[in-house]
Amino acid sequence: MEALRGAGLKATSQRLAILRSLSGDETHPTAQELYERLHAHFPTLSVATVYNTLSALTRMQRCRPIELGGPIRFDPNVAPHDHAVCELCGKIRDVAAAPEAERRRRRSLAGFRVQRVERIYRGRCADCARSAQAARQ
Amino acid sequence: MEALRGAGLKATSQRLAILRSLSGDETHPTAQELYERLHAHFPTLSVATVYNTLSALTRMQRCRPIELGGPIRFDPNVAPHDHAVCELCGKIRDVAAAPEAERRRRRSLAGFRVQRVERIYRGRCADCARSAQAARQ
DNA sequence: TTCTAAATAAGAATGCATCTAATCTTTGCG
DNA sequence: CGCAAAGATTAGATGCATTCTTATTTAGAA
Repeated sequence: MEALRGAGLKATSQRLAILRSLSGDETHPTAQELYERLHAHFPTLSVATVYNTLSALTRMQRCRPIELGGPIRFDPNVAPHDHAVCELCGKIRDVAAAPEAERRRRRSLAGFRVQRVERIYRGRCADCARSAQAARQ
Repeated sequence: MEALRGAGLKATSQRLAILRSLSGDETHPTAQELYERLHAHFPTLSVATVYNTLSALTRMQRCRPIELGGPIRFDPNVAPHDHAVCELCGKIRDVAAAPEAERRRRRSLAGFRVQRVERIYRGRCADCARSAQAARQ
């Protein structure tokens, strides 16, 4: 709330609504999804505002865009962590950041200065693994 | 060449040209880039054919799509490996696959069955790191 | 050579994201 | 409080990347 003002931005109702809707959301929504969700209660909202606000929030470090192929998703969890993506249902889960040992790897890329490492675990979530197995019987 | 026939596909000149242009290419081209490159020598080629062929080649395991944000790129190197992306010039470099120790991590994601792990190293390539430093002086 | 299934070409259609220009709002100030 | 100026919002246009559609062409088998 004052986070916006602190960043020198005006605290508009649109921005507050988007921020409120995203924070605590663990589904990693796309801009479209946020737009649709909010549009019901806020009929004049436009997609451009959603995109603008999301990039402002990203600049302020209040969320982080995640690119996994397909539309960009947004994660309100800005602490370092990785993602697990289900190949079947597409759900995305946060995963604890890789351990320190793994980070040391960044030194080994001769010449290339690694700034951050993204890790994407692709596979099957518990639900889908279960139903795929059920279908096989 | 017979790879196509072996997969039950017709060996058209378009497919051969695309396959030839992609194999050994370390620049990770997009479909558009391949199209433009080939279009000069093959004026009737259409983008749809490039996309179709690339997905056929992907199915045959002769290349692999890499999604890093922006247009999809294609890598003729199908051996397991990771990628380093320069934030400044956008160049993508192949990087040796993470060591075995790191792979064991796939067990630790309760419930989630990891099939593969993608790692993206983001930072600055040697050239850009050098010129950024030069500019700073 | 002829036939058929498969592939290609060209452009339309779709989806995501950004841009544009006109119209509002917030907010600082008198 | 009321105003002005800067900044935000809106709606729609625009720009890419990708997929789809349909008519035409071609590879490869008989």
